[in-house]
Amino acid sequence: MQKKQAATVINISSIKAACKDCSLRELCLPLGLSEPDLSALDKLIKRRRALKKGETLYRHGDPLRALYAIRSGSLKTTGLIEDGRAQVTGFYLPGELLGMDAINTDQHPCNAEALEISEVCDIPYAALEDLAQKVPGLQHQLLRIMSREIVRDEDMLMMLGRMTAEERLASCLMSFSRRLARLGDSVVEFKLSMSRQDLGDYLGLALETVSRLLSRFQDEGLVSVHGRQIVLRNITRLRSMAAGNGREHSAQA
Amino acid sequence: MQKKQAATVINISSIKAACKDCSLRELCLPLGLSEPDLSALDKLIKRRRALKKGETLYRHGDPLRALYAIRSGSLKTTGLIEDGRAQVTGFYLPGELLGMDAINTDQHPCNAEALEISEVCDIPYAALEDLAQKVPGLQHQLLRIMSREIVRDEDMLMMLGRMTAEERLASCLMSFSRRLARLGDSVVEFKLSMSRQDLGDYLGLALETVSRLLSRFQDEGLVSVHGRQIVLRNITRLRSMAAGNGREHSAQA
DNA sequence: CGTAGCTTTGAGTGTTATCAACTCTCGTGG
DNA sequence: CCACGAGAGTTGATAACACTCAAAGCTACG
Repeated sequence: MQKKQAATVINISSIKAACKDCSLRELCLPLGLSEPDLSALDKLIKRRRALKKGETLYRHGDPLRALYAIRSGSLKTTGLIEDGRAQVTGFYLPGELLGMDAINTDQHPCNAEALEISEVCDIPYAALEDLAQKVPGLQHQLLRIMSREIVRDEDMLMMLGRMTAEERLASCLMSFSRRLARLGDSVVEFKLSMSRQDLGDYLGLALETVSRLLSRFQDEGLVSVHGRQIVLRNITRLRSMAAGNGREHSAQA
Repeated sequence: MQKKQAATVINISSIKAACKDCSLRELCLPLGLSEPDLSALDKLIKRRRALKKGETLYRHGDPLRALYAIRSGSLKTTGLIEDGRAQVTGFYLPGELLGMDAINTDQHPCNAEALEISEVCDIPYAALEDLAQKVPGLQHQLLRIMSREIVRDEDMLMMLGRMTAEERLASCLMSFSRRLARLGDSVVEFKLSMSRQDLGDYLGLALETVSRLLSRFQDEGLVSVHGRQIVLRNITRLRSMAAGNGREHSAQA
């Protein structure tokens, strides 16, 4: 992408943007930190790591070294059952934090894989905990982010346990819309970075069901679908479905 | 239950057992704390609260005042969808901590209800965060417990998203067995404190399905069921089913 | 000991999975 | 530039697992 000059052959993994200059500052760990605290945090974030599509950030069983803040791109975390069944436990977008489930046992209990070219900031965990001990704002923010992860998982439990397939998909689309909006992107049009298989593994559905539902949503005027490009056409009704009103059958008045 | 004497009319909610005398110390927040840190923690735990069966500890929307450590009994947390569908997001046993999902927004996102007569310790959250700021061991333990909650939710996601009904039930029974074992109770025989409806709402199944599965497990010699009294008869096979080997159909070799 | 709630069991249905074939897209190399 | 191939996505037919509705049996508590 960039013009290459002789002197620019540098290791991309050593590139480092300061948190204070990062556009995601207000979504990420630094939220609420004062200037000096921020640069203390900055000092321990070792590097920015670039990931190719399909590359893994960590695998099940890897020791916890760091938490990861997403700068760009997107990742999925996946849990596996012996016979090959997979459950995607989360999709992660820029500004979101990854790896907190490893704190409990100091081992990652799932795999994390980039869905597209992505960049993550490496936040060494031991150092983070030490700093959080000294900086009240950081401890607070870390606890809040972990709590948010619990809430997100619980929302997902509701989805998987008690929602129909169409409610799940609507819920998922609205979730992307909401989270992209925080990044300043369009709320109504976006490109999915994951396959139908990944969506199915996230929603607890077969990939064919996801595909069929997207087609049906399109027929009903709820969305436009061109491969992974999505346009939300009837957000009101999608929101209603996502809230659990998907059982009154789409009597599109 | 107790003989009542004139002088014993005391407010049960003011009874307070010190953490250091608590049999659950090694399972709970105090794990790893030194003597002085322990008594600091003790000081902020205001009271022990008694709950009757069906009584709620907090409701969706209530402001976060405290986290709750279970001393005895059991509770469930429930999320609701508009039309009455319920998802039980967790069952909580003695030594376990409740309410961490409220830290994110300072409001409880679900209801917590006692499944039987129970006692909980009230841990005021603001004070806990302050103390964790001063006591590294406490911060560490709090982060670990929150991480464990994330892991537990993720395990549940796998269960709801990718396991069959029988795998889910086996998984649930093994989970109770494991957690009761930590309390020193029998690993093989226990009494469920929740109804079939609650189990169904937890497992993402209809209550009739839970009932039928328990009957079938009994027919197959996996368990003995007398109402809510459960005896695990073939833990090996139950464990195997819980791990996801429930699809090779019980060819009881 | 009666009643209300919980549990079991049965019959029939439906949503979603599975299996299968076909199409589309996109990147690669001839 | 176009042909090719592989992976991704769509669509159809069929089947299974779990749900719903229904009724009877059980338990426990007042």
